Amino acid sequence: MRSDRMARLAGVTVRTIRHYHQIGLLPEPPRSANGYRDYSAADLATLVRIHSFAELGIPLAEISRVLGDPTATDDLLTQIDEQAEADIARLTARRRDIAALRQNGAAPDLPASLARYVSLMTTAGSVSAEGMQYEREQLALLSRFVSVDGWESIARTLEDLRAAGEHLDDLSRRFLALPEDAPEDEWRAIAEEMMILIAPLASSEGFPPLGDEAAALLSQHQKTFLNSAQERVLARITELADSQG
Amino acid sequence: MRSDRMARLAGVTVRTIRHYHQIGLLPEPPRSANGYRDYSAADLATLVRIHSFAELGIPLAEISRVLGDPTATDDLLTQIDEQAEADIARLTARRRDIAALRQNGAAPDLPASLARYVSLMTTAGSVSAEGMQYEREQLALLSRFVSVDGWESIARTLEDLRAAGEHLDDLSRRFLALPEDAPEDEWRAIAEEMMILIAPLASSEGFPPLGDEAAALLSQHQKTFLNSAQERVLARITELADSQG
DNA sequence: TTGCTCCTCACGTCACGTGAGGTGGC
DNA sequence: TTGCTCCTCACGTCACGTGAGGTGGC
Repeated sequence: MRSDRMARLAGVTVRTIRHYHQIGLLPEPPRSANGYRDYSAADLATLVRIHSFAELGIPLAEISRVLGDPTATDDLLTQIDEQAEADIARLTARRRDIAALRQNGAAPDLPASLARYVSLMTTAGSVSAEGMQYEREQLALLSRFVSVDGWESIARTLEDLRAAGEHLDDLSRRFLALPEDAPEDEWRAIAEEMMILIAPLASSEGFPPLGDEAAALLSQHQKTFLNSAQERVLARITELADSQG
Repeated sequence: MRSDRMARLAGVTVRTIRHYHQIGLLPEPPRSANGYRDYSAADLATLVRIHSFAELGIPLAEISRVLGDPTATDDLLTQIDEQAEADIARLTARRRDIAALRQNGAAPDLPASLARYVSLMTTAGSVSAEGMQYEREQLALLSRFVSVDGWESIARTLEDLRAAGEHLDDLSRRFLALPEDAPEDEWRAIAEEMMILIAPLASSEGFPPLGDEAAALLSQHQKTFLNSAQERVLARITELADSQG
């Protein structure tokens, strides 16, 4: 019989058959006068057996070996089963992550395990594109430096502050929108209002301390995004914190 | 910072970073005097975000687009979720098949859905290597031509015959071991004993009829494996069946 | 003469892993 | 001088899919 009938009967494509010829898995059959391959029923049987092995996930490179002794597949099957188990676990976690991201309306550029906290830590309302980019990158860095427990305690504190009527988002927006040439009394006011919010955070037991490496990187990152007025705000906060410390 | 620190902080390999450079996903950072790449904290943040996207299964080719707008991933996530669901189903079926094969001690060159029947349809006891190969290939062909229901009814009939004390395996072994030059009374005897077993099978309602194509292929396959004495047995059975039909 | 089927290269897939071979800093 | 770290090619992975370009049978 010719290629396409053989392929149809075995449930594979013609290209698959030729691939098996190329790698020496299925022997080349004789050719008829016009050069077409002429397969026998035994060839079909071999192809069907190869296909069964392949469907189970046995690598083609192993199949030539086990065609002769199909019972010698125990180790292979164990390995494939373990791999399948691991893949299923990974894919299941992925589906869980996607569901968590959707439920929290979070974007997938942060680990889904933190999806619950992202909206709490993002400034609500109109923020410039650069401001949003800045917050995203800060959160991305924090996601590598702060444990899930740490996020939990930060989020709790922020929720408490919001419940206490603090105007967090308003303050953030004012900070992010602070122009380079803002007058001194404007940026000073922002620094002091921020300090009032940060003080209880910094003294809280649950607040996660950052390692030196993380702190340095976050600070370096801030400097690339913030203008001189915003940097002065942060410097002023450090000053105030040191004098209170 | 240099490549390996960046890789460590982001949880990827150095090669991964360079791959992202190659495909233009992560911009090349400036080089320090010795030619080493010198990354900023912003680069790290971008890499972390890329890694989060990639972990979710978003193709690298799409990530450059969604880095700017991470919320525009809904269609992608839907697609990935569906793919994950399908993959999980496939892998789960694979694990089920492996378990079924093991429980029935069946070899994986036949579909696992038929694992229960294979031992019933294989000749027990000592059979030559060629005989076993022949049976394997016949079963492989049958697996494509007979539905699961068909296998079920064949298996039931064979079980009934065995329960009735028929010496199926003994007869099969004698047939498979029949030498080319077997005397007439020997192969005639085998043909008649087989006919006694086949008669009720052929008349049974549940016995699956093979299409012309399937029957022709199975018969062609038999001829490539059987010697002249064995072929005479089959021819004699056809004769007897026709005269009874 | 026109489709249709078969054929043989040979590149593309996807996200990197893995050497090969070379160079700068302690 | 000897490791160690960084660098740039460039091939390999896995099982085919997908054209490109050509030929024989109705």
